[in-house]
Amino acid sequence: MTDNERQRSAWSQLLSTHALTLRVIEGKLKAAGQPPLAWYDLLLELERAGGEMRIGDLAERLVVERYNMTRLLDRMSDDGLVERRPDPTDRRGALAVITPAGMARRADMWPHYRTAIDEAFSDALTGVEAAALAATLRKVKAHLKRD
Amino acid sequence: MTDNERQRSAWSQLLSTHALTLRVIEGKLKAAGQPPLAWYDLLLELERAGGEMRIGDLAERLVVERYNMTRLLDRMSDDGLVERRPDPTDRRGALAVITPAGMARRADMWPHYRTAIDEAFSDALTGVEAAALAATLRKVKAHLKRD
DNA sequence: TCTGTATATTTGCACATGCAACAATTGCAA
DNA sequence: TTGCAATTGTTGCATGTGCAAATATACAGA
Repeated sequence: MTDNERQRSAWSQLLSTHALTLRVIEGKLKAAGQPPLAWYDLLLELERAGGEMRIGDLAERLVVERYNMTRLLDRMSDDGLVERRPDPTDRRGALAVITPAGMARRADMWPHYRTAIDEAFSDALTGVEAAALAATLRKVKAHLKRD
Repeated sequence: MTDNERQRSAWSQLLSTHALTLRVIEGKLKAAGQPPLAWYDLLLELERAGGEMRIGDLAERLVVERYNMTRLLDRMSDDGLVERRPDPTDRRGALAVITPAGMARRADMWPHYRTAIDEAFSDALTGVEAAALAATLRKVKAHLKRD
């Protein structure tokens, strides 16, 4: 097997592992009456950023298309979890701002999400393997972003 | 960092690396006027199985919901790449069968797909790293399938 | 300053996906 | 054997996503 073949095989595994794991984890969230994963990620990202972020930055950070971020924010603000606020420094843009209800929702989701992740991975990987996996994936991302 | 934290971090990286890589690779296929990735995977799976497979088995193998497999096959058979045939051994079921045009299309797609994968990964990972990545992901899948 | 070009976000429309229900068929258990 | 639950594949409807165009604003150069 050449190096390229090994890389293609890794890509193939990445695709199917992602699909399978996502199906399991999303299924558990839904069964627990929780919102989709993407909501959690968005709320977490906003909290980490101190509560607000430019919509485009949020889209880039979460690897979501801008127009899909627009609509994700529409749905979440229908639920009162985020608000839009004009950006004072650039009137083209808008800020997505997490609300108190948004912070509460993220906190509610976490134990369900955490349990789902832990069930999917524990006993599958040792800590060392998991750390190596994370590091390797980070290298792939870093390479792609350089282009 | 505990082992569970390492695993959660790996999951987070898996999500974002998947999203980013898929975006890049699908983008290149589309730019080259090629069909989506899922078509390639389906055609390849059929060829590997000797040309035909039960629809449900195909769905399970490709980690796609059954009803989405129904529709994927609809689209691909509109393009003449696959056909449906009743399964002689179980009259509830149906076989998906690859056509000569389907085999030709897969062959056409491969160089584009291959180039896209190679550009995404080469220089990012050594052969050893890629092999370790594939092996680790396989373990995760094996664990999930045990449930 | 004025003009043209680039950027940020949104939207209309087509297409894809999830969910729940349906028809056809199988297989097990009484 | 009969009857009932489980399985296979499909479909209607609601929801989500991709693409291209529209709107508003910023910025760079003449």
